[in-house]
Amino acid sequence: MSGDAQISRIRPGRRTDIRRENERAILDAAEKVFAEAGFGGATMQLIADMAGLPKANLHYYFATKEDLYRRVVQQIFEIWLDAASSFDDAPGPVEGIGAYIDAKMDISRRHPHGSKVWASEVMHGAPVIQDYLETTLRDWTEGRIAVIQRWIDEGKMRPVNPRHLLYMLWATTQHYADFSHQIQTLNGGKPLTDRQWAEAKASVKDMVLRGIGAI
Amino acid sequence: MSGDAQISRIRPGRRTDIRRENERAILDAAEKVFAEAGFGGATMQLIADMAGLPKANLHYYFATKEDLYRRVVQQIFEIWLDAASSFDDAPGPVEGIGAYIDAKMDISRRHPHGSKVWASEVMHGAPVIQDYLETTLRDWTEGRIAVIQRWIDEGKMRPVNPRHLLYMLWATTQHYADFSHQIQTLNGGKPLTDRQWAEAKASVKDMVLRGIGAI
DNA sequence: TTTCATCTTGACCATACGGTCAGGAAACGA
DNA sequence: TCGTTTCCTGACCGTATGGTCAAGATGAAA
Repeated sequence: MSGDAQISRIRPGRRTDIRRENERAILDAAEKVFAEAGFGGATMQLIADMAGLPKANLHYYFATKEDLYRRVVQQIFEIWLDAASSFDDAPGPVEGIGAYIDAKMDISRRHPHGSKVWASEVMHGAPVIQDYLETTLRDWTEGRIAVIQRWIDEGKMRPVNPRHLLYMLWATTQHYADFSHQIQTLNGGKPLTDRQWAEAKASVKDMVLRGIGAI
Repeated sequence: MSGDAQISRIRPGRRTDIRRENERAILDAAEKVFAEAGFGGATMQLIADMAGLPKANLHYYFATKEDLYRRVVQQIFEIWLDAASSFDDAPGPVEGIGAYIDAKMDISRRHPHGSKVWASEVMHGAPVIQDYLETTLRDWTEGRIAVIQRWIDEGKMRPVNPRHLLYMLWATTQHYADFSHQIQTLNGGKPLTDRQWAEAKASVKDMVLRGIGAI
């Protein structure tokens, strides 16, 4: 666990805000702790300390550790899906896939913890979000495959396998979040700068879009 | 945890073999349990059951859970490094990177558990193998960047950023191991067939090698 | 056969963890 | 001001886990 202090948290007076703010603080702390320690390694005490609340208070807002974890994972899943809109209403792969890579790379930078929790959940067999994989994600995937196939049919890109293209997009963009520690180590121990993030985005877009013959 | 039975284990009579076989059975079981449950979620009892040995016997061969985990991670790291040889002695990117993708994809298929343990270790900040990242992996990376740069200088591929190319190779190939559960779900719940694995390898090689202008 | 090192294992222990609860404090509406 | 709901929290509990240990079984060397 890193040595940084607890999540910033304000203490509003209004009743409804109390609940909202405390749940927010707990979810933020939980996301970070679950990402850094895994579900099994995370403890309610650690999350409580980072949220700046006594442990018993967590159980007032979230019945069990599993409930809290489920909420964290669902939250991440929705962020993933929001990035999907980049695909829609795009005239071709350069705009659609280019925007999707931009969006996913931004998420990797802004929500690295969430991405790790998602990766960990899937690696452990998706015990909590298996139904999401089988419904929402599958539908989303089929829809995008159809879009990509249409672009191929229209001659806007080479006839690559759309499914493996999607896997490459997910893998490459999420790698910058999930393996951020390794990347930072190979970057002299320093986090990527704004310029380096821009370079990463440009490199990924360049290699992918050329790889599929869109440019 | 999946419901499959314990790791196959033979019971040799010879003294030296006893140690070797038991360590092998324990390491195999540990790799699987650590991959499926994470370090914190794994229990020595679970590993012992899967190895077909009493828990106390694990502690005879491996002093602590950390020791056992460290051995598992080191084992995986060496497998990664062996695949590096694909890069060496290649006349150009088509052969070198093509062979590297082949090797990494084969590892993803044959050692999915190891890949997951590695991913989990890095995601949690590499508490056990940080020194490997800073020495062996960094050196290896710098060496391959130099090779790629040479290929670029010789006009054998486009001038892409070699570092981000390596990240894309790692991300894409390891995705098929780390996210195998998600891939299987999106494949109708069935593991990829031989034919599908071949298709995956071909797709990755095609997109990457075209992306870097090697073909 | 005897001796010795290696291997095996059930029983046990201290600790840490998720979760509970009762009693009090604070906010809100009337 | 008063009553009610919501929020807060220290103290506590049962369980599961990593690890220990001492006594016994087994194989190899003499």
